[in-house]
Amino acid sequence: MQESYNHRKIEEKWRKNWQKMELYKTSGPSTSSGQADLKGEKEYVLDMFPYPSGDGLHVGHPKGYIATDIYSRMKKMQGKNILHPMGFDAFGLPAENYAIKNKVHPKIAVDKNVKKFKEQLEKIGFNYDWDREINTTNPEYYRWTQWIFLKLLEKGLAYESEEPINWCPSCQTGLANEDLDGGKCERCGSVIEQKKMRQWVLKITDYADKLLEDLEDLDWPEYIKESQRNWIGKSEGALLQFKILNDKSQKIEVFTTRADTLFGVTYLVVAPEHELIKKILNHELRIMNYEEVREYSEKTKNKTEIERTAEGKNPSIGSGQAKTGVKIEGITVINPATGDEVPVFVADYVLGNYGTGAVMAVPAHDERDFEFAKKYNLARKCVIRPLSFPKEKVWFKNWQKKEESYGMVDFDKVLEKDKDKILSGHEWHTREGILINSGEFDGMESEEARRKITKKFGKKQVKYKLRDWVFSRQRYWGEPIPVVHCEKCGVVAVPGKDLPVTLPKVERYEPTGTGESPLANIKDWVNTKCPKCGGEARRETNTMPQWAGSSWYYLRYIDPKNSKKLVEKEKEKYWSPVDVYVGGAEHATRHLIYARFWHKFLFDIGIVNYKEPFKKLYNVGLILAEDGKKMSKRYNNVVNPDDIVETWGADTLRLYEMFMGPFNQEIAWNTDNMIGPRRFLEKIWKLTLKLKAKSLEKKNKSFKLSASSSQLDSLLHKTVKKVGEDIEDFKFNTAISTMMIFVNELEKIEKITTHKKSQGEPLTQEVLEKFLKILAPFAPHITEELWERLGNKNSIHLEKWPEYDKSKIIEEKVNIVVQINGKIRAQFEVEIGISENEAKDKALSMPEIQKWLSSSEIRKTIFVPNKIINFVV
RNA sequence: GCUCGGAUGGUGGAAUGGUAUACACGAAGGACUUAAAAUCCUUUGGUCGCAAGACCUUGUGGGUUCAAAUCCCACUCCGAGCACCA
Repeated sequence: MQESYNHRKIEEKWRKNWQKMELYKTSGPSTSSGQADLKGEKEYVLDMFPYPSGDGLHVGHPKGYIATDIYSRMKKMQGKNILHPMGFDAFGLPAENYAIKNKVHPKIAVDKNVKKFKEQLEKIGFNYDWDREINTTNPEYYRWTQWIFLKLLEKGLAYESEEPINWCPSCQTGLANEDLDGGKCERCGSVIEQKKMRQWVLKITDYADKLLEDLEDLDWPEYIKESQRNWIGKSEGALLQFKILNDKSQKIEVFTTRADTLFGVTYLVVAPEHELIKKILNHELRIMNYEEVREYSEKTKNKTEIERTAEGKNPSIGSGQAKTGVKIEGITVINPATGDEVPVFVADYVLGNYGTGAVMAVPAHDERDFEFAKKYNLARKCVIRPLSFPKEKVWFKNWQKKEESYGMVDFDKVLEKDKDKILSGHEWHTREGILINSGEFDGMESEEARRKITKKFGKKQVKYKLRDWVFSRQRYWGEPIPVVHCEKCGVVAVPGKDLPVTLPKVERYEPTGTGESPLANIKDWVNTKCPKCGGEARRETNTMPQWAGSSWYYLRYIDPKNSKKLVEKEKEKYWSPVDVYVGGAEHATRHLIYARFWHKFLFDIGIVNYKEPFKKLYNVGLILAEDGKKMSKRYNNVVNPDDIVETWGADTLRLYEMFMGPFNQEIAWNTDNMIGPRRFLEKIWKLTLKLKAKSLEKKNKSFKLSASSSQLDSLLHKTVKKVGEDIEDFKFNTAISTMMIFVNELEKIEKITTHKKSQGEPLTQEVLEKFLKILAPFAPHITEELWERLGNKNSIHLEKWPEYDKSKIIEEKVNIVVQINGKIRAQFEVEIGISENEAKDKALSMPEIQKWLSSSEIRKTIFVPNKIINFVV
């Protein structure tokens, strides 16, 4: 009776042994002794560290960790020094809300959760070096988060602002733009309000260009790069000034990317928040319809940008929103190009906080302006002739007939004549083209005209959608912002030697709702001495946002215990940058932008050696629950990895998660399918034990491959090649199926030879051991056990990754497919390298082919060496 | 609305111009068993056919090519991101 595969026994045994052996201590230069041996090739493989929630892990969490584990194990076997650490991002609202609910200090909850997470991770057999574990809530860690903040402050990149910010009425804290999801709080779903309050802001916009440019060289998924580009939202345009008719000292400045349409401006629009409106309401500027304007601005004032956006998302409205606005009677501006008098409107389709808060409206060449103009019956003036015309648009077809007179077309006439057609066809277009009705610029192409018009009437200007990072939270559970407010000296940084500024114990964690954090109530803590003058001072009571600690954590892993420096320069130089970074796509415009920003800042002040923190990024696709929904306590559909490990084993879980489908694809969990990978491991188990039994029988006799199994040898080399390449590319599903094919073949050959008692051994220990090595990163426990049983003393995970022999991969025989008109009619097997003529003769001699060719004549023959011969008849 | 992905058996998926459906699950039949589980063997895209075989098939419709899941054009549906950014 053969011993059965007992995953519980094996996995527990090796977990303990590996710990004793210190198998996963980061090799080489990482030793905490500081005696760094910065030699050899390195590979820094990083997972996005988890937030240790009270619910523990579900089976979706480890998917990315399994991938990096496999990848780093292979790299280690290939002789690289590996840094593969893990830690916890534990500041933030959930721990705090838990604390409020259960009246325990968040730290206690966090420690408990971390312990649980670690236990769960441990069971899956990861190769993390836990000596390097970090925790963002550890004062020894956040000392350096605070230190970076002080550096930002020192360099003028952190400032206090009183501008209105996003305020979540439920979480009772300010939020950054990145924390919103369509006008709602990303965390709790409440509709965001705008609130004016003092807060700390980081000048991420100073890095907008660098963040944009350096995306080019990153080996990241294209869509992540694209969403960062969108988020940064750079646009190059012009600032143009429109003087006010009755008071030439006053002007309205607009931002436009289409200066080439300046001659087509028929009105101006300002946002309700615009300076001009403030002046009107203050009676600094007199207008005829004061009441109407006041009413409109009042009505729209409370509608924040966010709310308007949220309304815009209403599908019943479709693209954009029905536009409203009021003409400001009594104010007229002058088009700087034409000298025309132009009316001014106030309308909330113009955003107050983008550009100058005012736009020039060109209804003939802008969809939104067109919509507004149509509603309020405003003039249109066409100034761009498109370079090409869509065939189906009536208006342009008529136009096209008058090709010669383009530049001189009288648009009013055209409009009159073709009124019906215009109404049913195109009334405006936004494409670039050739200028018309634009005086000296007539005949120029848009690009040239834009340049020249900008130069003559205004100046170049670059704008971004990216906003500075609102960095204050009015909550307890975050890093204290390390500054004090002194009546005499103003804002004073806490000196570096006094860091960290630790969180004090409080009785109540509830937010105050007043815009002050709960810390404000701790008098002992708040009242302090000014480091500069020694006088009375108050500590800053705002804390940092959730994203602060994760914006630089990958650096701390390099030198986690250094209390003197953020990171030792030599070590940083060796290990940076992160070679492979794996995590969820939801961080595209949050963590991944913030971390890049901080990294670039740290580069500029000489702390790091590389411009970008993460060289290569892979996205892990979400694992959904069996019902196709997100795995969540709320739906009661969570699968706990502990249960799976208990029933099926960690190795089976690892294989299953990698075998489910492409790594970056979202996919539903299905416990029934666990059986496949499990059977695969059992086959290997049985085969190995069988081999071992045989070798005991034969004692010292050496084994040789039987003639029939040179094919097996070739398959082994192919398998080694394919598996290595697939791991490199994160194509774990096909790596596993390749190994399954190999094992199926092994089994088949083993069975045949057992029955036939043929000479030689098809399955030698050498073949099997090579295979176990490539399987080892996927299934570390079972391979280690079998490796030991085959008589090996050292860990399989310290073995060298097998090399493959190119010459053995080449097949000796190939199947040639015979096609007639591209349809497969026959095939034959021949030695590799058959010539076209030989193949043709062979194919034509086949009865199946003759049958098809008897009544027709071959017009052409296509031969693809070693693959196909196709006859065209 | 814009941008980017995607659509392949009963299911997850493989194949990126050259044998479509690898690998796995499920299903059906058989062996072993008192029985069941496990295991092993066989079959498994569809239609017609006793069979040999023929024809059809990668969301739909066109096209390029000796040859298309793969390239091009149009469309349908699904997913993600952005969303009045001038």
